[in-house]
Amino acid sequence: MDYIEIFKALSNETRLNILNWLREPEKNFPPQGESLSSPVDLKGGVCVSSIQEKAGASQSTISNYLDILQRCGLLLSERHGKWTYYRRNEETIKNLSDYIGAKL
Amino acid sequence: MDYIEIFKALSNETRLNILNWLREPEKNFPPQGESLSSPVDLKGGVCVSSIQEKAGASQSTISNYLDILQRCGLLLSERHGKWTYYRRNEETIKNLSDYIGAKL
DNA sequence: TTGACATATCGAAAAATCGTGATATTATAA
DNA sequence: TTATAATATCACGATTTTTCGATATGTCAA
Repeated sequence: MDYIEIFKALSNETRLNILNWLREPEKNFPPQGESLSSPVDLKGGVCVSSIQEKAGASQSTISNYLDILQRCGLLLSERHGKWTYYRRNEETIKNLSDYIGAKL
Repeated sequence: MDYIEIFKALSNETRLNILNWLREPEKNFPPQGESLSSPVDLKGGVCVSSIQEKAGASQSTISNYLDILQRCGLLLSERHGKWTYYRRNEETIKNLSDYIGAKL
């Protein structure tokens, strides 16, 4: 658990937003377009393009952000077909909360 | 409460160490030199030079670090004579802990 | 197999951060 | 008032981060 890397990952407004949005995926990523099927799937995971659209940054930037959040353990990712679904890693977040409450 | 600035401040090992050391000032900054008087004073505040010596970075670096930690609210400072005493701002730290536990 | 789509990676320019030594400021003591 | 000590600020080069467009990779459907 590399807290420095975690704090670096949290030092960016868009990345903080992504973490917050993923607390309630169905609310923050509602169905869109013709099909009206929800982009939320696989234990609350959301695909990159949905997050990109909401965040309003470029595709490569968001892909990079999600990678940063995943490498430090704040997000989990799972690829299914063309899509990579990202969701929160509550275990790390709980651990971080405990660290700040007790040891920071 | 600017969480981005707080996380930036926490994204550095030495600054994290300083925050940790200041949890127990008497333990981490014991009396030294001839006089054997404690450098800890004023509600657990510790002066810059004591922190600098323990951290092992340059004076300007540590002064800058303490300023960063103070500007985002993690530390409080009080000048008395030649010395500036820094101590933890438990209010901000508690607030941060609550934020991470409930809203992150 | 080819075309189209979703995502990842690459390369680069701009901006921010890091850490330092030099210098300025402030306060005390002689 | 002057020397000295503690701290703050400045200027700088080095490194890292940011963000992007371009391109590569992987996957499915026709």
